[in-house]
Amino acid sequence: MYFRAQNHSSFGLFKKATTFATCKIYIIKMEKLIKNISVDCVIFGFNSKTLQVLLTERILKDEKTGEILISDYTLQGHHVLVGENLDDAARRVLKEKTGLDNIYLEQYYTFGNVNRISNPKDQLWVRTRYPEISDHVISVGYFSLVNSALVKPDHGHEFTQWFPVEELPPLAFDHETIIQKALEALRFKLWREPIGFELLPEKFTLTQLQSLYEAVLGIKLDRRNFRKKVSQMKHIILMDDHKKRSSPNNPQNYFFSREVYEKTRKARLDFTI
Amino acid sequence: MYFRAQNHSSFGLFKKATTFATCKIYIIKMEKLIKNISVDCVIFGFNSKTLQVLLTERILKDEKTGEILISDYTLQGHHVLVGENLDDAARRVLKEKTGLDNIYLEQYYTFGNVNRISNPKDQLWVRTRYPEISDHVISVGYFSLVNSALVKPDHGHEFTQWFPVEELPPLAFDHETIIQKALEALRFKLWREPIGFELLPEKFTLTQLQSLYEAVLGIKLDRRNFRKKVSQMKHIILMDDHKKRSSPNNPQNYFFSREVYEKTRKARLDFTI
DNA sequence: CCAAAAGTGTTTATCATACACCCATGC
DNA sequence: GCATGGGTGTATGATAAACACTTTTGG
Repeated sequence: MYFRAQNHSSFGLFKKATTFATCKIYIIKMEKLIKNISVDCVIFGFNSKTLQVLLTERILKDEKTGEILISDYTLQGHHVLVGENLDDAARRVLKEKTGLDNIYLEQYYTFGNVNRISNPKDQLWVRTRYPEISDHVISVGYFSLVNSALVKPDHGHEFTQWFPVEELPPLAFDHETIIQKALEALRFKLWREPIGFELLPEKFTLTQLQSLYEAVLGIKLDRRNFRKKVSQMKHIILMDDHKKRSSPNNPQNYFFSREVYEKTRKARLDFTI
Repeated sequence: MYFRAQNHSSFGLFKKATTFATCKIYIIKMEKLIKNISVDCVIFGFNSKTLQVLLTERILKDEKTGEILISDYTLQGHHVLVGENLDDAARRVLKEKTGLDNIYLEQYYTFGNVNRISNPKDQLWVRTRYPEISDHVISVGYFSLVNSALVKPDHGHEFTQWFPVEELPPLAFDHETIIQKALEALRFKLWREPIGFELLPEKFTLTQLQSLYEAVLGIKLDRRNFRKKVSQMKHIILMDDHKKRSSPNNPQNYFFSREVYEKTRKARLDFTI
């Protein structure tokens, strides 16, 4: 159902190209991209309080007057390259925008309405920056979960930052829809599968874990019940940190074992008819 | 999360075209299709015993010798038309292949590997029948659930029939993968949401309903426990058929009310950490 | 008369839910 | 010394799981 975003791309040309100067990369991309298919990555992070999304500023000024024509934000996305697998395109975007390999990445929906880039601002942007792009672009949505401490928001040339999912700035194209749908997909999955760990450091405390579930699922949980539940899950394992005793500044650390999870998961037949 | 496949397409040109002669439709399609984007519909049906998929035969003979070069099956699919929304393309395919409007349809995954049509047989087929098609076709997968009694398998010109999902014939392209993934998506969803009714007639018996869950989810259920569970679900409603008494040949009919479901669904916080 | 399907209740075990107090630390 | 966050147990109610016999009908 999901895969790790490792950069073992089958697209040799691009890999080689990255060893050249930056302008060279740019030219290669422009020549080789598929005009009507793109990927958009909704990159989720968690700052111990709220769920966040990584967004990049989009600014367009009038060349003569300097008037600001567009000022909003976009997701991390790019057109698929000729000869590139869809998943590799998503991995490539992630690697470029966050510098990270091997992070949780999952395709969740494809956006293919005819009018998704027909807004006047978006038309202006596309015609100015990407004149060779098709009018009808299909975009394949991926969401990825990262430990946001690992992402330096200023990685690229563009101005990129985290926004709480509850307080999104104005967004380009249909990116608001894309984010909402990603959020639904993330929530739906988090109810059934242990993917929350992807948003946390390897070592985490139960308080962190509980906050994560509360923030992402939008629910309130009782601390004792949560901890009781965790203690039954064999795949959430107490680290032996050789600490004497837990205290507010010295809480106990846990880690998640997917191997144990796969082996011990129960099949309780609790379904909705 | 899903939508009904009604044919309120925003693609005026095609709608008008269907009123012309068949050859005309063909020409319009060939001229106006997007060469690298298609939709594939995995149409599931249920015959009171097994879950089935609707497949169409693909045959290619050598023009001179008559030798059979290809003989296998494909899903119902087609390229997206210029100016057509993705969802409308899926609805169009469904309408063409089953004659049905207003059936359950859900997009579940997009298949974009470079090599998905690179098998020699598939290359031969594509070059013979659709020479103008791109080498790298992205296909958006939809699954739909129909009451299979409503589908006359010979609807189109092609030879189309139902196959049990456990006994699939040889399949074209990556259609086996596409079906497996559709099955996963269907199962995953059936655990959490009441979509099984879409595979049954409006009136159904509890035995039919239970068989459906057993067949699709691949589990065995206790009849008494199942019926107890159903009796707690207010959205599964006994029909007042004015029958005296239920018996083996005269079982009681039920129907499903989505309205009641939406109003009475419980939010039990039962999640996996 | 018998095979095949419809219908029905009780007990047990598991799990979600609700709820309150003590402790260690940094400020 | 106090505010903050970490840690802990018990009682109740809901529901999943296990389990067997009777009835009706068509062949």
